[in-house]
Amino acid sequence: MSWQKVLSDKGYRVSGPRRLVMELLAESAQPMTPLEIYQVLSQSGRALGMVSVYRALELLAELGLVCVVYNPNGSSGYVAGSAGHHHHILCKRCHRTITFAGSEDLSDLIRRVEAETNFRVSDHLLQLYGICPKCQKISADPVEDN
Amino acid sequence: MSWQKVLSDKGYRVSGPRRLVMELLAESAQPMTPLEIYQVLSQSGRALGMVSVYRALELLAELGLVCVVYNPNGSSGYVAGSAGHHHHILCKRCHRTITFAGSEDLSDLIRRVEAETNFRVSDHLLQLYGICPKCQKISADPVEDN
DNA sequence: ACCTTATTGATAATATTTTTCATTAAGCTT
DNA sequence: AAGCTTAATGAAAAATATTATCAATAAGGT
Repeated sequence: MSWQKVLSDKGYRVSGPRRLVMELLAESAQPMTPLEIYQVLSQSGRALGMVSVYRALELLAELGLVCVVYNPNGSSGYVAGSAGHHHHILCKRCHRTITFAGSEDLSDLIRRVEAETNFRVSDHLLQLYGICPKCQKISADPVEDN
Repeated sequence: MSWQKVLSDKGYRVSGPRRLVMELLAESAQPMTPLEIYQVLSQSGRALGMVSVYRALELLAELGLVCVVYNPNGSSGYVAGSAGHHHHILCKRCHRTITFAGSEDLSDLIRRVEAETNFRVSDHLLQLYGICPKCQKISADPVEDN
């Protein structure tokens, strides 16, 4: 289902700022912060308010159309979200982020932890960090911003 | 190894603010934000500057003595960190957070994702969310702040 | 008890996020 | 296609959060 349809089915309008933010994130290989999104869009002529970026992200995240991802250093950013249960893997060097399908791989772990802790687990956050194929080729530049 | 020893072995001093922050987090069942830490400590007479809280957290996190955990809603906080590879499980109702040992449970998943994506995975972020034993008993209060 | 210097804390400077509210435009209804 | 209704925007201000500066303090060695 298209993101436009998700919005309108929920009674939200497909407005200019929402479209700009959504399309920019869909094109971007890297997670972006609200400020980065604002700057890129502003500079490319598409004027919109910083506030709208925040509001668009908030709504799109709530609807699952974008996701927050966390960098190992603690900073975070937004990426366009695909449907269904999935997780993200981030390149520590270039920050390229892609999605991988969630699976049952965690169920053993979750069962174990439930038994150990008596928590009842309903949800989880999983992200992998590593080096993407492109950066593996570009041998060893010391880009220390992981 | 005690956190005091970790600090001094690295050439850092075991100062008042660092002790206060570390001990508070060690006692707390819930993750705390810098502001919360500052407020609790200030109100209990132990005066220290907000700035020192930030600096202490930054250093303690760098040394692995405290960890950042993420709430499902996007907010984050600090918890005292145990040694070794571990993850956290958070109660969505009361925010109680405990640690569970990391294991090899993810290795199959990681291998699969490496094969699928050609990333080389070196690290990961994993947190579980659920309901803690205490909150399971307190049947169903609708505390909608997950 | 003294010295050296890492660390603190008050203040100021930045940066980030949220609120407010008059104006604009999305999308339904003719 | 023009008009209407109201969700959504954007500019500005307010509120929060974080970082930088630097003189004063205190941790830990001698």
